[in-house]
Amino acid sequence: MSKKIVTIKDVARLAGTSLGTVSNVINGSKTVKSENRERVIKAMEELEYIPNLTAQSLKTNKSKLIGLVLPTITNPFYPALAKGVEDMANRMGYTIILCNTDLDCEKEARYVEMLISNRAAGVILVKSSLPEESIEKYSKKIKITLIDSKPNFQGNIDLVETSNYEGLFKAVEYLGSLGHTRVAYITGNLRSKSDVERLNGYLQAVKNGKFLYREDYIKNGNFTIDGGYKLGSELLQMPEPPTAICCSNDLTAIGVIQAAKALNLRVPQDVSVAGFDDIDICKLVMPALTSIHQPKYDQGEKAARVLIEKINDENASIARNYILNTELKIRESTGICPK
Amino acid sequence: MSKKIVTIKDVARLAGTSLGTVSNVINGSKTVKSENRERVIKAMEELEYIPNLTAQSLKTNKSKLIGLVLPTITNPFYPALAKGVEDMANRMGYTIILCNTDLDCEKEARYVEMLISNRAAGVILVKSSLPEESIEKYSKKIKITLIDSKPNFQGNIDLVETSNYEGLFKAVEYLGSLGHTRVAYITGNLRSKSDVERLNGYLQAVKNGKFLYREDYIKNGNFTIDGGYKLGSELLQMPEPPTAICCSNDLTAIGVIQAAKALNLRVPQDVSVAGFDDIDICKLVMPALTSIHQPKYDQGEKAARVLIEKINDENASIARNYILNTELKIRESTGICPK
DNA sequence: TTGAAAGCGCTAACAG
DNA sequence: CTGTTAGCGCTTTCAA
Repeated sequence: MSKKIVTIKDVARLAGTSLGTVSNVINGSKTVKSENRERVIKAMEELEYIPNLTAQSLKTNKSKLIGLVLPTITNPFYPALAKGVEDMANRMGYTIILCNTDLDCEKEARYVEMLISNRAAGVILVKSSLPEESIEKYSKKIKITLIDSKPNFQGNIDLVETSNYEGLFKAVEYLGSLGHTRVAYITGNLRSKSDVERLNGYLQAVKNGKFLYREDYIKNGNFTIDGGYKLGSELLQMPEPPTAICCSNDLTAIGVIQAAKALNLRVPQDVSVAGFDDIDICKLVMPALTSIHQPKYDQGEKAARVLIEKINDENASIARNYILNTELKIRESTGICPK
Repeated sequence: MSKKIVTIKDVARLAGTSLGTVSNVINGSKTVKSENRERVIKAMEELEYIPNLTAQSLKTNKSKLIGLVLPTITNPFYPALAKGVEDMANRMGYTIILCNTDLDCEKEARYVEMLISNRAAGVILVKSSLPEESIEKYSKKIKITLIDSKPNFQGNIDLVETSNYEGLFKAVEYLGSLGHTRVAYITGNLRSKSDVERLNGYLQAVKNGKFLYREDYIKNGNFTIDGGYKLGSELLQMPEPPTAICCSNDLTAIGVIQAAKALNLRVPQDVSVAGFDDIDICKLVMPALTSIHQPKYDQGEKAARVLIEKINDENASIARNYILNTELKIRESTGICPK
């Protein structure tokens, strides 16, 4: 199959120089006499030389690979994030290894170890389900940046997140401004920091304002359409149903809208529904979904930049938190409170 | 930062054996006395040894990395495909490097060279925009599997595709069975084989059956919602507009539906619309979109399996074509021909 | 069954 | 400014 592999040695021979000189040309390091540089470059082209990063990496113990570990790329939230990571990494000379954990903790651990094995320079963990100790442990072997961590995560690790609390707070306030007082909330996965903060944003807004606070207006969902459908049905069939339902993500909200339709309720005339994330689908469903926009692409870009800067800066040690802003996108699924 | 790196040497020292023995334990090769095996394993655990695949790869000139090169992961068609690739690769012991080309031919070339540089074992090119010669050239250095190639691609390279021709043929026939005779078609990108075949399927069906064939019922789109909106508007405002519009993908179809709405036409009462791909969004838009289902996940799985089998089988040389079936999913956007 | 040793392709001293 | 050389961590002969 693959024919003779061209190495730096072949290039040196053809160019009539030593290995060292070729290496220097490749790395741009040292000053090489321009005449020699030319000849080396010519030789490389002639031989179609492709450097062996594997050898380079073995020697330098560095690489230009970074891992991106996320729950599953088929969740419509992640492609934009992944693209942000990839674009920034690419711009900074890095390539990404994509790993779907399916929220399986052991699979995630295996992936991180594989990344260490491959001497990846760093890894971005999105909604990691690894125990805190594991993350600490791995961080000794590979640079880590987290996107959305666990509630109360204390590790000394860079973290990129969004203003989840404010996002939900603003959404509830907006519903209040439309006259709603009975606003329900469906959570997603309270083992993630972002979801806890969304819930806190809801609670704070409801308790602060002139809303009716009822425990049974809060349901525990699972970030899926089916979950939204089921819990939406329950909420809407209560004796005193809410007039507005906030959801922890857009898929849940879509499920709620479907439930409302199934119950012959109109959105937003009979009930208002709001989502979170602002995935592309929001604009395409009917009615178009009011949602709290998360800068998914930006998050990916930011995480990649933070990680690579850490990789390049040997003596950076203190970890930082970066919080990106959310923004309420008002569309057709929310309206004036009925009656 | 990263503390002392544990190598096979450290393990050997602790276990009181030689390097070779440790290596043999790791690879499961040779027969190692079980007593020594135990001690090596114990030492590896104690030291938290993580193998250096970089060194392994340098030595063996093999790796467990495969590249996945696709237009852009943010196109809703690709995440499912990528997941299929990843799952199968993972099952077979491989990891994937994700590369978005943004349909930029040079970027694609750079990525493929990077993959060769990293000694990836193989690469899956999805809708490659590389010239045929380049693909041939690269295939000397790295195993390649194509998903959806160029029209008339002749290279001796494994190819995974779907029955695009039959897909569109069946869709048009179905519209015929609903009484439609004026069926339009909007293409996507005729530089890809799949798109050409879809068009051919349309042409054949129209010319075969009792349809009205008109050149101006065929528009050249670009696989986007905006493109669909624009061309849909044009078609629907013709003096003799079509009563049904087939689209080369779902996004285009969604654009057409939006155009119909903007013109106060009802779908499907006034005009039927069908898409291609059957992305998740189809079920969520209103009306739910009739579409030709492509087995995206299966395509990814298949391509990964074919590639890895080629990697493992040294003397496999003849290339094969694998064609996966499409299936018409009838939903709400198509109906009886008006009047 | 094991140990010793060569070397994969490259970088980074170091001496010239 | 250039050539020589010693490894990076691992696999894989080859002897023992």
